[in-house]
Amino acid sequence: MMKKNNKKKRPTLQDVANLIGVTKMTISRYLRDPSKVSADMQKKIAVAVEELGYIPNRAPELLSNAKSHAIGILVPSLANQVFSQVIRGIERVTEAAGYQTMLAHYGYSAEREEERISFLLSYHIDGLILSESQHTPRTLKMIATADVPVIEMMDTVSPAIEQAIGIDNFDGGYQMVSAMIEKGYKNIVYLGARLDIRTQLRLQGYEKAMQENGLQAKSVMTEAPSSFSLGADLLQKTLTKYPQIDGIFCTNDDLATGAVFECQRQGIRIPQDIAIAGFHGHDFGQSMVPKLATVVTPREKIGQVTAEQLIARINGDPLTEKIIDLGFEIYHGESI
Amino acid sequence: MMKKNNKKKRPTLQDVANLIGVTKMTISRYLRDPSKVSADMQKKIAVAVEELGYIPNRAPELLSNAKSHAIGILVPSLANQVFSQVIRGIERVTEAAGYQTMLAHYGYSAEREEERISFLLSYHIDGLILSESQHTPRTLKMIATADVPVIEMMDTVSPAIEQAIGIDNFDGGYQMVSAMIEKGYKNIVYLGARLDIRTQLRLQGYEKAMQENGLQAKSVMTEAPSSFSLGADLLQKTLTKYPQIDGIFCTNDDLATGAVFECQRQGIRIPQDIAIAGFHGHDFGQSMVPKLATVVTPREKIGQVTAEQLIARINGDPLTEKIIDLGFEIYHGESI
DNA sequence: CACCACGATGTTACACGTAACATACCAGTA
DNA sequence: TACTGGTATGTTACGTGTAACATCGTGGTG
Repeated sequence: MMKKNNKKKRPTLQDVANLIGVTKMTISRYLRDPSKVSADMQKKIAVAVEELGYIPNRAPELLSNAKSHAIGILVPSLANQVFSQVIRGIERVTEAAGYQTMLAHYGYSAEREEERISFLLSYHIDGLILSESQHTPRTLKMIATADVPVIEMMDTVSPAIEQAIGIDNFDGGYQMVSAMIEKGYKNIVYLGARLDIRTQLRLQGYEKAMQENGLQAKSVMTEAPSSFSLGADLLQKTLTKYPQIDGIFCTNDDLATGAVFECQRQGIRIPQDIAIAGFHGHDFGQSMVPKLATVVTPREKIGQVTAEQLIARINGDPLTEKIIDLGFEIYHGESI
Repeated sequence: MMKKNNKKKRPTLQDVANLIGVTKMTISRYLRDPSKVSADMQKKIAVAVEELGYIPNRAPELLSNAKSHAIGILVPSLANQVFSQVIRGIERVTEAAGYQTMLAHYGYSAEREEERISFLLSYHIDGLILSESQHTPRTLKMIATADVPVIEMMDTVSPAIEQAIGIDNFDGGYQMVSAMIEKGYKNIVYLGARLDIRTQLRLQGYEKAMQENGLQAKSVMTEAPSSFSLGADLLQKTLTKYPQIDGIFCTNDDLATGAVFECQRQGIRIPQDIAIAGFHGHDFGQSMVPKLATVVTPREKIGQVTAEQLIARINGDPLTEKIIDLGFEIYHGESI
């Protein structure tokens, strides 16, 4: 008989209940809080659950509009170390608070972001953490009707739907380039990739610092995603286009590191011939020789504060701080 | 009246239907395949859906044992580049096939893995991709009762629940160390971190190569998670413990790169004084000076093949190849 | 001994999209 | 005209855990 779809149904609460001779309500109580049933019953149920290999089923409780104790996290890319650190910060908090996380990424595309948000919301998550500040109209509409707290993390400059937590990317670029200029570098080029909003803000900060000092802003940019080898490529391009530069400011540590490697390969001394600075303060930049100058950002802290705020708002606390700026540090290292 | 939980309910299919004056079944049809309703109706529904900001609700279809068109991916760590590349390979396939992915990580802990698997299964995913080969008894029981295809990726050596796709980590270690020995290095030390199963298999491969050549195996290991700075630390420890080494084989590129940096800081020449090799073939190792010798693994391919196999099995295809070995390449670079 | 309080378990109703079947209507054809 | 086939929409029943309320029994107290 049974063709290939002989899917034996999963055991339900009723199956567990039948095995013991009680109602499923008793099993439900046990699973949510074992102390709600008698000691005898606890043992019996534990055995039955184990024996049947009962797997919880979220569907029914999602139907009733109860809280799901799950939150959604949407990051643009998993390949970017920045986000894995932010996620660690988030999960340290959510885990302690008994929340599950549903993680998704969208490759910097607003359309895919929309699709992912729809997917996450369709599971009745209690809150949503985004990392971008540009969304499609439908995304905004869905977020509004979902009536779920939303926080955008990473940047505090661009306008937020409800609440933004992160750093001032514009000022980060400005401060780092100002520090380079103060050290005497004049011919500084900006290297950018993956032209997302944060990259653009850092570029603007760079431009402001150059202008203030009467220096000419120059940039070499691509829409390709960042990588170490891309940093090397971009340095080559830069040297061709602007042979007499004395410094480069990269939108992130990956590009900067790749540029450093390429200098080493070409026998260009850092920082004597060219100064190089990055953004974020990743482990590899600090291990490298020379240590990479960088804008050190509090990635894990951003995640932590974001999760704390989100859970507070899920619990009904009012939204008090629309923007939380967690600051950054300029690290000079050995490369500028 | 309404206290803080004035949650206005989300619009349901019924709400959309009421707005137009049809039954929700018509809306349901439209959402699954617009061509199933008349052209007139399509326009009206599109407007109504947009106006209400309708968000799909997965709960009811999860209740009926229909396929969810979602698969779960469980990786030990997001910080590890390896897995973000594997995930990219998976999603290229799942996206094309119309499957959504639910991503989770568990920090190399079997208990957290169990918890995450329970979470994923509770959403009625159609298939499950794991990356580890050691599981708790309850994990195995749940997988069995869930009756969902499972694939373990990354390693082909350790025993699989149903199907394993990846590379032979033992042989990877063996081949790389053999290559180093062939080049004349004799005093090779193994550097390991995060002692998961793959790290251990590579160690065993290393040991076999050393033994076969009458050389003594030595290792410096820690349970701490891999990082660039840890590579530097371990190199220092190694030099203290074994001053006259002429080569090190690291369990991954991160450690190897950190070790290279530390050598540069100490003025140790690579490979003249010490040869260094890693594992995986990451971008940064290939950009670095010197280019890092490494075991190049087909991460994206592993993800791709895994997803293809999983979807085939979800569609009822029989499991034919219990183990799929996708091979690796020994890359000599400039560091050995 | 009667009654209360409380702990333990049972009963009922509900959430919402979809498969399967039913109906209504229309054009086309013998 | 009667009948066929097909399209568009409606009707019904279903899946499963939980909140809210109901019931039962027991030990303690006046």
